[in-house]
Amino acid sequence: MASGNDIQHGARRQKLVADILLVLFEGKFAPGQRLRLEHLAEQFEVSVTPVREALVELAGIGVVELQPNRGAVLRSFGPRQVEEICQVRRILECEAVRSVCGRIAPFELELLESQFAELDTAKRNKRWSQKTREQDSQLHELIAERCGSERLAYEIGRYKILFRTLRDARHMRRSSRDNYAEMNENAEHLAIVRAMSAGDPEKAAAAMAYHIETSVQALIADLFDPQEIAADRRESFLTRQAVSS
Amino acid sequence: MASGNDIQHGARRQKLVADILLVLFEGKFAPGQRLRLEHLAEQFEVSVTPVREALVELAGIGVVELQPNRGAVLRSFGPRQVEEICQVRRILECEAVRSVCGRIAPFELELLESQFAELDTAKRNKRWSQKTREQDSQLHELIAERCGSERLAYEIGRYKILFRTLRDARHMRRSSRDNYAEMNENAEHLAIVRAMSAGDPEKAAAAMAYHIETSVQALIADLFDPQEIAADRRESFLTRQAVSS
DNA sequence: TCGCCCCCGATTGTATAAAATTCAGTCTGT
DNA sequence: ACAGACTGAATTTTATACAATCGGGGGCGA
Repeated sequence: MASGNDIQHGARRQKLVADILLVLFEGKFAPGQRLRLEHLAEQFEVSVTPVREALVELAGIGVVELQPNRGAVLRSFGPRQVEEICQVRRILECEAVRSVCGRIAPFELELLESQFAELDTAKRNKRWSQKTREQDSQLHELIAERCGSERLAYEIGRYKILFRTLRDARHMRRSSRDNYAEMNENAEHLAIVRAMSAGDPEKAAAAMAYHIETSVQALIADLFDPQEIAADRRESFLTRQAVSS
Repeated sequence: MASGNDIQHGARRQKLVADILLVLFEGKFAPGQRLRLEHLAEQFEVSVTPVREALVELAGIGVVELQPNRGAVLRSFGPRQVEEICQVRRILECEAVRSVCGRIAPFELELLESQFAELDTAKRNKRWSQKTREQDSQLHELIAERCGSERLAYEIGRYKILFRTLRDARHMRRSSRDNYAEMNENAEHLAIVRAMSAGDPEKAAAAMAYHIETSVQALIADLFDPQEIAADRRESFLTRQAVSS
């Protein structure tokens, strides 16, 4: 209680979840490490009750494992896990974009299309980068909201916090040079919107899948060291390999 | 504290989640109703601490909504919601069965195939029904475990509790006649296994999709009254309809 | 009738204690 | 020396009491 609590009453748990998640994704804890309640409570200057609830929520999104009477242990986190997160996101959003075809008014689609087309040919600077990110969020949220399935939208939203935090952790890492050559995201968005306009669910899903898969590798490359990635890939080769070679 | 606590220390929250979920799925609470902490604590004979955590977990699986400073309110639950749950399950498990092709040893597949084939032509009685359910669980779990993605397996497992509880609620409703003519589940299982044997991911996914979609309608028919279903369908027509008719 | 304010109930967070469980180290009997 | 039981500290889990805060509803006045 030293400094004034700047956060709202009733939002402690959510803030804790975000804070702990960021710390975890920055790699400050080792996989398999136990997260002690009082330790976390002290570190984030709250009592243990909201910490426990935050851990329950973190266990719900599969970041920690809650072992009965033994507390929370951190699940492993590496390139492989980021890939898996993106895999689930791809599955969910592809289905959403399939469902959303025919559910968005043509004039909205035209508006989106012109926005993305304009941004695709605009000059690439910091402002462009920010604008691109904003429109990316808007497109994904629109698709989730209008897909017709409340639960599917919920599940997509559940992954948003994972994604946001990954993006934040990424920015911490590569605060250095912003090479806007990163990718032509807007062209990918455009492909999605045009497929929706054409009312072609499979084409839209394919465009969405491509869009998400493309971003994964860049994300991993920024988040981890090359040696980490190589080590992970070796491990993947051993554990993920098919039995019938 | 009247009777001795028969449940283990450290498993209160999980039991609470299951218990509350069952009560909710039995329709004993109205959608939008607030779930008061002390009320639940008294009803299930525990203190409020584990109840709070259970509500966080229930919010994590999208059954209740946690409104800041206002507590938990029950989300709506009807045929539509059951369909959406099954939709997500289908998405997840179809992807899993796609990935699992080529990851299961041929001898295991042969064993499964013979088991399902045998069960498909066996006499249908109570024993048959139980055996069929067991093998259903085994098949789905095998696919989730071996799909190569720890997170995908986790998400599938997360939906298992929803499914189990739905099945339990179903049994409460139609404790009357067991008409084993319900369906030829084993034939559907057989189709999945054979597609895996053939190493055809898309065929396997299609078989899985068919298997899950088939079970949905029977589940809904048993869980709700015809008038409820009709009312829900009317509502769906209004809210889910595409904009471009 | 409409808007404002205050009060009440409920949730949220804090603090503390007791009970249960894990785990590591020690002790004992053979 | 070693296997197995025992002990005790550390930690989680549950219970309980209490302060702080938020939201809604009722009363009050214009």
